[in-house]
Amino acid sequence: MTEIVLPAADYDLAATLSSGQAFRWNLRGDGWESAIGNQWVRLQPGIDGIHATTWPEVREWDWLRHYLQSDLKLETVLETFPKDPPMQASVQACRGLRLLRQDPWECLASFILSSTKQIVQIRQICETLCLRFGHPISQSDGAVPIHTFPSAPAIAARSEAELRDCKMGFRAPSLLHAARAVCDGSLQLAELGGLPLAQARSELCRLRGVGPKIADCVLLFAYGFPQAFPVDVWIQKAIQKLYFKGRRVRPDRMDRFVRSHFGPHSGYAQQYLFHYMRTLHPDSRGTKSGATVPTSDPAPRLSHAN
DNA sequence: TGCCAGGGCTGGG
DNA sequence: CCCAGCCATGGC
Repeated sequence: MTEIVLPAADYDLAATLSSGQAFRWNLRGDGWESAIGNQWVRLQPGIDGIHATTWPEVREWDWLRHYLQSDLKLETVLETFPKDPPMQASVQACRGLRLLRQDPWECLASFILSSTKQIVQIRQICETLCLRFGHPISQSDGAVPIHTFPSAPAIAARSEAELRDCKMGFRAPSLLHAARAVCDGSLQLAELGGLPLAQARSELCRLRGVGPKIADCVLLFAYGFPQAFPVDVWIQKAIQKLYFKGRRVRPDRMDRFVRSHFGPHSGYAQQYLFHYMRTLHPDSRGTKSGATVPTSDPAPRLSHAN
């Protein structure tokens, strides 16, 4: 076991680890536990920063700083957000929410499994997958065994039936296909980060079961493309409600709007909106009423093209 | 119970 | 371009 304190101001660990970008963090007592790569990790919020414990022992901590992005000055991101009522309310409610920098394969696999699933269910599927096809990490005195996330080769070696048996349903062939693509080199995850956003996106979209939404989740949560902007049903409804007076917005126009409105860190803004709406209205999906959410009143004018 | 979930694909206007 | 139907599964 090794322990360290990572200096981190403006870091809301609970919001970050439970905001639907990673699915394997569990709250135990006053700390969060999971596996990062082959390391068992426990994180606790503290006055002086994030208290981290890992097993087995490690000598350096760059991998964890990178995962948590704890050196990022949050203010430099927040100050680029549009100064409209919805974003101000989101920042006021969620300040300290961060974007992680996850392993690309785990992130890709997890979000392939995410389609039309609730977050609790995605967590369940991932847990089963890790339990069956990952390998256990035995923290020295731990009561609860944590398993690594199965590698692409480990998944590729399984049958579709074995994957379906993890309750992932029609997503099983997509996961298998992605694992094979990574193994045979037809998808080079290590190269995506060096590509322009649009090109990286189209690389991911070549996979079956991966469209623009899932691709952007991976590009944002694993590669840190600042303008990857996943539009799921929550964001769709939130933006319609907050910026378009509740009127339907078609995909094409939605795309133009988010690209032009949210600035150079639109992906971060997206996560703030997502978490704000989801924590504020945990069960009022799509209902038109209630909602004391500040809106940006005049529907945004997009007079000039592009 | 029926509706819906951090979607995407296919086949039809 | 748009839309409806479909794909499994389980929470609420």
